[in-house]
Amino acid sequence: MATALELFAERNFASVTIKDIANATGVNTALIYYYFDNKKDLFQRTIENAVENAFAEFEPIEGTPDDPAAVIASWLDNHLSLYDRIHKLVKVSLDYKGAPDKDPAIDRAIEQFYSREKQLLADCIRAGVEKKIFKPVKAETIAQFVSTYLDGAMVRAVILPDFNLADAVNDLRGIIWELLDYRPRG
Amino acid sequence: MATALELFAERNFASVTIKDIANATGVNTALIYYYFDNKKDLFQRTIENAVENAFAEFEPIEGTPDDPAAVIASWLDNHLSLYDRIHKLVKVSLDYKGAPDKDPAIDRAIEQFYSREKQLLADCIRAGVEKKIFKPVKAETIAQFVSTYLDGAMVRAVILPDFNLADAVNDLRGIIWELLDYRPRG
Amino acid sequence: MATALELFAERNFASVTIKDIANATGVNTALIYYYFDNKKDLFQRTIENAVENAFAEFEPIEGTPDDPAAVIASWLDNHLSLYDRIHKLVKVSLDYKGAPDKDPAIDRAIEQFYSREKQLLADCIRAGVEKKIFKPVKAETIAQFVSTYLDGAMVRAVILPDFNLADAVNDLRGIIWELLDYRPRG
Amino acid sequence: MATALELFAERNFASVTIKDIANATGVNTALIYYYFDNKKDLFQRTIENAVENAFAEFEPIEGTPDDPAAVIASWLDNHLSLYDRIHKLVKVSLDYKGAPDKDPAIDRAIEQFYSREKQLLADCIRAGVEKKIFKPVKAETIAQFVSTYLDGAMVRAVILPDFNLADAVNDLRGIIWELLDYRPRG
DNA sequence: TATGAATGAGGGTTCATTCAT
DNA sequence: AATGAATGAACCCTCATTCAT
Repeated sequence: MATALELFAERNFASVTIKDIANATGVNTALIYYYFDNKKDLFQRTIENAVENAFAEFEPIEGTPDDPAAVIASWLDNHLSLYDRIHKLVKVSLDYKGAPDKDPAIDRAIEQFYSREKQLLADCIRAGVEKKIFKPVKAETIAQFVSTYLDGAMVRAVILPDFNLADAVNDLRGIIWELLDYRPRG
Repeated sequence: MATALELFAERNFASVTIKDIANATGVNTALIYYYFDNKKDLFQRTIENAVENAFAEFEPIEGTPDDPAAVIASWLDNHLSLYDRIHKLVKVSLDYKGAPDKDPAIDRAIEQFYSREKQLLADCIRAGVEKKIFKPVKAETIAQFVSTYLDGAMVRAVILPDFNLADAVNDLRGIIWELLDYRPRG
Repeated sequence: MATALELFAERNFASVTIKDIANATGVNTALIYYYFDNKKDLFQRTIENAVENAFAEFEPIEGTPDDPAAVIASWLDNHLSLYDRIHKLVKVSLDYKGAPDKDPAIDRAIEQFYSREKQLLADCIRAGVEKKIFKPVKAETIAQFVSTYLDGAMVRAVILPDFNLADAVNDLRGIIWELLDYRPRG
Repeated sequence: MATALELFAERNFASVTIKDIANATGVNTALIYYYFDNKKDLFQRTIENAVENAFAEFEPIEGTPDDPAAVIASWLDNHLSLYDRIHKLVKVSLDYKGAPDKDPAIDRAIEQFYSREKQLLADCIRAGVEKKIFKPVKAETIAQFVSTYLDGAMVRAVILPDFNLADAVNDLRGIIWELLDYRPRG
């Protein structure tokens, strides 16, 4: 499924053949049908698996934090390294949404991923506001805003060869601090 | 090409068949090959065409504006209506970038589209800063930020059924004004 | 039809498209259907035309000749120059014979071409025998033999790049004289 | 490949469809692509295979013979039975030479077939000359002549329905003996 | 007489999927 | 659990042919 995710994200459901996946994993084409019902089953289970894995990445930084600014900062830093994983999920989700027939379970998984990402941020912001580290803001709105921007950055990183993801995240950091009226380190 | 853009954006290059396009246009499959060399030619010319059309949308608001805040506001308002057109371009570009062999002309067209969009915003911001309507900021950075966010919003609108584009743009507007220290209408 | 013969001989009926012929003649595809019923009609009329033209080539040397050896010699010499024309006829005939449905008129034309070619040679040989220039031989057999060999030479010229048609015809000349016990020039 | 050779020789590369071959072999169309890259690959490998098979036919009579006249005689007799095999090779080669893009390996195979056929005959003739069975002649020239004539006979057998291959070979035999000044049996 | 546009049928090829082993 | 071989459906594309002008 890791190989499948790789390929489905790089190209898309229709362009990736079962043979591609079989070759990339070094097994026989028919064997894939031993483990998966059909191509769509493989695709859907691959998405579900990717969502689960992404969740695992969230866990360590979830919950109400002691130092919200630090959590947000590290979350952004992480984003650079998580980029690869999440970006694939975004691309595959986008592809999935274009498919004719969908599976409610998958829809739910994707939505949960996004809502959990937002929650994580919102919790941080709320905590910071309560601790008076940040100025009072609508936590949900900013969380949603940040999360949406990051999706945009992922898209750009694919579309524009010159796009610098690190810069994009740095810009975001600065803007977040400004919106929260937070002055890091001093 | 309009129909093709529609379909290519909704699904993707590999999933859309020439027959789909022919049926949607009400013409014979073979006729498409009378006007286009092959499927990829149709795809590429469709992208180029979409970029051109998007450019046409930019023209009326280009140049140094008298009332930069108004131009930005209307640009954002327009984005809701332009959404359909631009969103398709983004999706198709994303798909195109996954294809194995690319055409430099297309690459250039896409990049130009993005750089022109950014220029438009940057010019407005700079003008506002000069007129002391906005506080002094790095125009390029904010322009890039806004433009990236809008791509994220487009992706979300596709992936998340509950995503409200109008809200997302409104949030953006508020944040832009805050970043520029601009208080609309009084 | 000249262009068509050219193309049909070089490639074959199935490989040559109406468009190829139209392009080569500089006219519109549809116009060909103004003059010919369909592709096969064009093909068949092209063969008939080629046979007629080949006949025209025969006429000047037909009839009982005064100097049979000279006629044979010049006929062989001519063959080098006639080669192009006749070779095309042979190739097209070969192709025609592989086609599923044939036209008796064409079959007759091709057979007549071959029988007339043979007749021409046989007449010469017979005349030479009567004039005691050649030793008594079965004229028909040798004529047929020569004519068959020339077809072989044509095939070879196509198949083997090193094949030298002039040499092949020279060899033939020598062998004919030997078979007829004729010693040219002295 | 045997079936393919059959069909390609009867009609030609362009006229024979993969479906024709699949039907004639009783297998599914797609299966052919399991064993061959594409139609041209099948065609080329069919030619190579035919050349190899033809070579196998040569072997038993190759080398310097004890009774050259007998070998030539049996070679000619064989030609009647070999006709089918070799005639197909000739027809397919002719077709191949009209194709736009060729494979050097195939070109070589065809040339080798012809040169080996000629060598076989030349060796026989040379041996006969040395043994004083034949009168001194240019072995190469006569070998080439005979081989070329046989190609002509094959073409005729296709083009002219009345053409009698056995007669053509008999005529050839007589002429060879005459050229070699050899009087068989007594 | 001449053309651009349009169509239906068919051919090469790919691919998800299955079967036998 | 694993594989090679086999298949049907579908897709891209070409081409002979026709239609409107």
